[in-house]
Amino acid sequence: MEETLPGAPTDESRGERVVLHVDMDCFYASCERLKEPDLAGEPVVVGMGYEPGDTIGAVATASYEAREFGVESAQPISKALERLPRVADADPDDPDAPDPAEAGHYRPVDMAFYKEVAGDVKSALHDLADTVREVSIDEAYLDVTDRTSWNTGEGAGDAPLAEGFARHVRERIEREAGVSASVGVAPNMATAKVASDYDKPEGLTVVEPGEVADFLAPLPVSDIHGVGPVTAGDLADMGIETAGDLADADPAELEARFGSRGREFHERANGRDDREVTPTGRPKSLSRESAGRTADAETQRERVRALAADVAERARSRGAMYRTIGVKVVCPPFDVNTRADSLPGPVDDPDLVEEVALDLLEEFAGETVRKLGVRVSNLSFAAEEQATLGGYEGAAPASAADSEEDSDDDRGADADANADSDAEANADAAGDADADDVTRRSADGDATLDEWADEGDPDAERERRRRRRRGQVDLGEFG
DNA sequence: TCTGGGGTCCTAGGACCC
DNA sequence: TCTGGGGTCCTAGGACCC
Repeated sequence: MEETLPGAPTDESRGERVVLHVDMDCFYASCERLKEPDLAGEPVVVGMGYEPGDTIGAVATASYEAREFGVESAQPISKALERLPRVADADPDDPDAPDPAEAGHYRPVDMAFYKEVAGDVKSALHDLADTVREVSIDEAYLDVTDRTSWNTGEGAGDAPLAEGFARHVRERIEREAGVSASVGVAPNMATAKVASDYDKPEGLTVVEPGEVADFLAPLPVSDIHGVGPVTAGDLADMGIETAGDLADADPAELEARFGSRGREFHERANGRDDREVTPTGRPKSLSRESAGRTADAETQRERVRALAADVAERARSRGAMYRTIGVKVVCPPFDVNTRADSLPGPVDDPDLVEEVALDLLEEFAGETVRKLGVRVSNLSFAAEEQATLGGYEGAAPASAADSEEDSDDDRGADADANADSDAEANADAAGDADADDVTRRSADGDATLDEWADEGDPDAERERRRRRRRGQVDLGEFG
C-alpha cells in the first residue's frame, strides 16, 4: 500500500468535479437587517401580500430567531402573529398586551432592494467561478473544478483545498453584499444542494467524493431535492424512510411507482448526479397572480385585466414574445384550474393577452374565485430569433424554438411544407398556420359550419373567437 | 395549517399527421 | 368495415422548489 503524498489526488477524487451550492441564509430577513441594522438579533418576519399593521399575507422568510417561535415560511401571517406577536402591539405597561421580549418585527417584501443585494452577491459569485447557475434570487450552483481541487493543502491537515475555497466564497459574499450564506461542496449538484442545507445558517459542509454515500445515508428522504411531502409519504408506504433506504431500493420498483423520477431519486440517493452546471437559461414562462375572494364577475374581469397588463409589460421589458396565453382560476376550497390557448406564432401584444385571458376566464362565469392568475409561455426572445431568420424578410417566425436546447423544434419549416393545405384544416392545427395562411384566411373571412349552427351557445362562441385568433396574428407583430 | 407568488418539470390523453 | 405504428403538438393537472 502506497502512502498518499500531501496534495496528491486520491483514487476517489481523481477526475471528480468540485461543485458548490450557495444558499443565502433567510435572505429577505437578512436584507431587512441591512436596511435596519437595529433588527440584528431580533425576530424578523417578512410577509408577502402583507402591509404594515395587516393580518393578511403569508410568511416569505422568517429569521432564525422568529423560527424559534414556530414561525415558518409559507405560513399565513395571521398564524405567525398568534405565535409571535408584533412588536408594535407589545406594551410593557399593559398586562393584556404581548411581552416585548416575545414579539417580532414584521416587514413587507421589498423586492427591489433584495434584487440590489442579490446583484452584489451575484457579481462576487461570477468573479469566483466560470460557471454560475442562479436558481433563484438567493441560491446558486458554481462549478469551480478549474479554480480549486479535492487535493489536501499543505499544512491544512486533511482538509481539501476546496474547503478553503468555499470558505473564501462565503467570506466574500459577506464582505461585498453584507449578508451571510451557507455553502455545500460536493462532486455534484444534488449532493452539494443537500450539503448547503446541512448546517444552516452560516454553514460550510464539504462532502468529499469518497464520502458521498455515507453522508447521505442517514438523512430522511425528504432531504433529497425533488422529494416533497407526497413522494415522501409514498416512499414511507414502501418502507423507505432514509436516503440510505432509497439508495438500497430496487430502481425498477421505484420507476414502476414514480416513473422517470423514480430512477432519478435512486441515483440522487446514491450520490450520483452527472448533470453539468450550466449557466442560467431564459425563462420558460412569465406569470402574475393575486389572491382575493370574489364572486363578482366584473371584479374578476378587472383583476384579470390588471394581471394581463402586468404580465405583458414584464414580457416586453424582458424582450420576450409569447405564443401561449393562459389563466389560472382557483376556486374554494382550493381547486386549481388552468386554461390556455396557443397562437400560430409568437406575439408581443398586451391587448391580445387581455382578450385571451378574459375569454378563458369566461368558462368560470358564476364561480366564486379565491385567486386569479395570468400567464404567458412558449416564449421566444426576439433579439436572438432575428439572427436565425436569415432570408425570411417579413415572414412570421412560427418557430418558438428555445435557443439552448430545442433544435428539433422547427415548426417554421413544417409550416412552409403545409402552406398549400386548405384554411379550415389549418384553423384546427394550431402549430401549422404560417403567415401567408393567416393573412389569406383573415382576408377571406371564411366561416365554418359550426359558426352559424351554434349561434348563442357561449362555449361555441368562445371556440369561434379562439379560432379567429389563431388566424389573427398580423405581420406587424413580428417587425 | 383555510394556504402568497413566481417558477420548473413530468405525465396523460386527445387531435392530428404520415 | 376495421384498421397500425410512430411522431408532434397541445392542454390540463400535479408535485415540487424557493
